[in-house]
Amino acid sequence: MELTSKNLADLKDLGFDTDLSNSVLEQKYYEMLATEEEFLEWYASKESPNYEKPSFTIDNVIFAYDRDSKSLKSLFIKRKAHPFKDSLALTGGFVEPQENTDDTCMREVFEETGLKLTKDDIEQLYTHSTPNRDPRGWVISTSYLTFLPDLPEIVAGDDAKEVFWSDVYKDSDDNIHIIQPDNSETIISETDVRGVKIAYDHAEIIRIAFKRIENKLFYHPNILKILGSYFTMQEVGIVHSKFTGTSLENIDTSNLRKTTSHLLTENGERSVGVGRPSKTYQLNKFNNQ
Amino acid sequence: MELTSKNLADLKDLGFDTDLSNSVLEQKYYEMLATEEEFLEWYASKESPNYEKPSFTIDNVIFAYDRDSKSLKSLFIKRKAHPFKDSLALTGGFVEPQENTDDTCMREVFEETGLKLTKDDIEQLYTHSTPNRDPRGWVISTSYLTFLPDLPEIVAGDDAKEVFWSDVYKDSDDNIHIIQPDNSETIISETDVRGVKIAYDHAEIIRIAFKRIENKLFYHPNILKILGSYFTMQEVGIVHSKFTGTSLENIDTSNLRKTTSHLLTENGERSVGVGRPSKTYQLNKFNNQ
DNA sequence: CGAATAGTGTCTATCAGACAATATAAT
DNA sequence: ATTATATTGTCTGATAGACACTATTCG
Repeated sequence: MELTSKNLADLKDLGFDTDLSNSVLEQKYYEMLATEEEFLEWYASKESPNYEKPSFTIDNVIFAYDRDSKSLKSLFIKRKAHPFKDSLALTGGFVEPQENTDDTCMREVFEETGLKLTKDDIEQLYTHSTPNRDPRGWVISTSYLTFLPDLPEIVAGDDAKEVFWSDVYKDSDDNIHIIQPDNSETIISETDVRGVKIAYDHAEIIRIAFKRIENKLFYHPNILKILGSYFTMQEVGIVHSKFTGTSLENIDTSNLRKTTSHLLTENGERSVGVGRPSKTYQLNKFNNQ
Repeated sequence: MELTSKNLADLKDLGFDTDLSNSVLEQKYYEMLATEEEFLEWYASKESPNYEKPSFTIDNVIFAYDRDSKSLKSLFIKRKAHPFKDSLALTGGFVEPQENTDDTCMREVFEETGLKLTKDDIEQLYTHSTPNRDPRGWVISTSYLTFLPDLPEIVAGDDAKEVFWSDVYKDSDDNIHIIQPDNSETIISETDVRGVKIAYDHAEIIRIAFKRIENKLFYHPNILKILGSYFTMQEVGIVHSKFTGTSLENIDTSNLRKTTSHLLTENGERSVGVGRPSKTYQLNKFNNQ
């Protein structure tokens, strides 16, 4: 657009030398004298300089509980294509325009498992931006924790990946174990990763996930969502043991009841087999974050 | 490249119909039969499809402590250009390629204040990706908490913004107050923002920042870094009062000493004026995150 | 010495952890 | 009845919070 002499005078009042190039003066006019609507219209119309931008993805640490085997499960893929061919990886995907990362997380879970989640079932974990974390280029990723209230069957994905539930737990030496359906194992320690390789920085993400969940066990134990709407105190203990590395025998259910009672509400009982039936509980609502 | 007949046979073994287009077969060859090095070389050579990508920035909630006025300070800019002309905003900037967000955060602090920080002085807060959080387009931002051990003078920035320290605190009704040097005020409550307008979603970021710091006061009180290497128990109390909304008179220094002693180490004493001199403390090292 | 400020000590109610006792159900 | 499992109760040591007391410095 052509600046009027009044525009130029106004710009001079603001301290801009009218010797400046036309494009600079035009920018200043729209930034500082025009209305916000006019500015945005002008901004959209000009071709924007092409700064390099990152690809943006989410990585999802999905937890579920298998009542039959009393085990904690996490969803993994085995990569069948480069990069990181034959490595274990977390599920995830690209964030699309007009979508926030929460939406991306829930969409990806739906695509893998067919489950429609709410924001209460997911939790942002961390944003990973180490250069070269993806050998293909600049990719920044926000990781998520997802708590599924069941152990769903997985909807078959495309042929470049194989999706499956793996057993996961922390042992008493703070090593995180991941055991795939074929019994091959990965062990993540403080310093290294042994066994089946893990793609990208996903071992680090898993480590952060375990730490975060452990920190929130007595505070905002969203992890208990994996136990569904009716769970027993024993099951709470099992989940605790998976994240603290304490063996189940060393967890005193009597004390656990005292320390978690303010987070739970009794809602029935369930006969577990031999012995006195368990009371069941549900997780209280609390403000997330 | 031209696939050899051996390549085609190998692809057929993997279950790919050799009727597929040449480009698909080439991709499958590099993804699944070539080495990872060959794959990456091929990947870099082909022109990548131009998915839309977001701009990626960091927003920085910078805290400092002013010993003279015993007040908590936070760094703000007043925007002099659209969008959000005349609104208050957090400092921040674009993440550059070959830089992780921690580096961006520290670089931006250096540019504003001349201070070179370490990773111990900063903490990732949250990643904000609501569509249209920036009216100019798709911008995702990771927010940071930064704890400055002094109240530095601000290095003059460019003319589109004015940078200054503002008083900040939470009151007993959980409203966050931001008081600019000209005494104009912004009040962020659970439900709305009153007073001087705040740009983008920065009010939300500030709210999350206060909540996070309050949650970590008795656990990982990185916020105490703003008190430097020698601080008194009174000063710990002042910082607590700013984030909990408890008035200073209602904080029992005797009890505060008990509840924070495991986080601090005594390192000297300081005469504060009339009265018995204060012991001074420093913050213990602990594993971040 | 008195006022101001800061540190130390004491009492109590609460609670986490260890462990013992009781309740319920299957065989 | 015996065994397995779960819940309830008791004892104790630790500690957060309320409050009183002692210590140090200034004028």
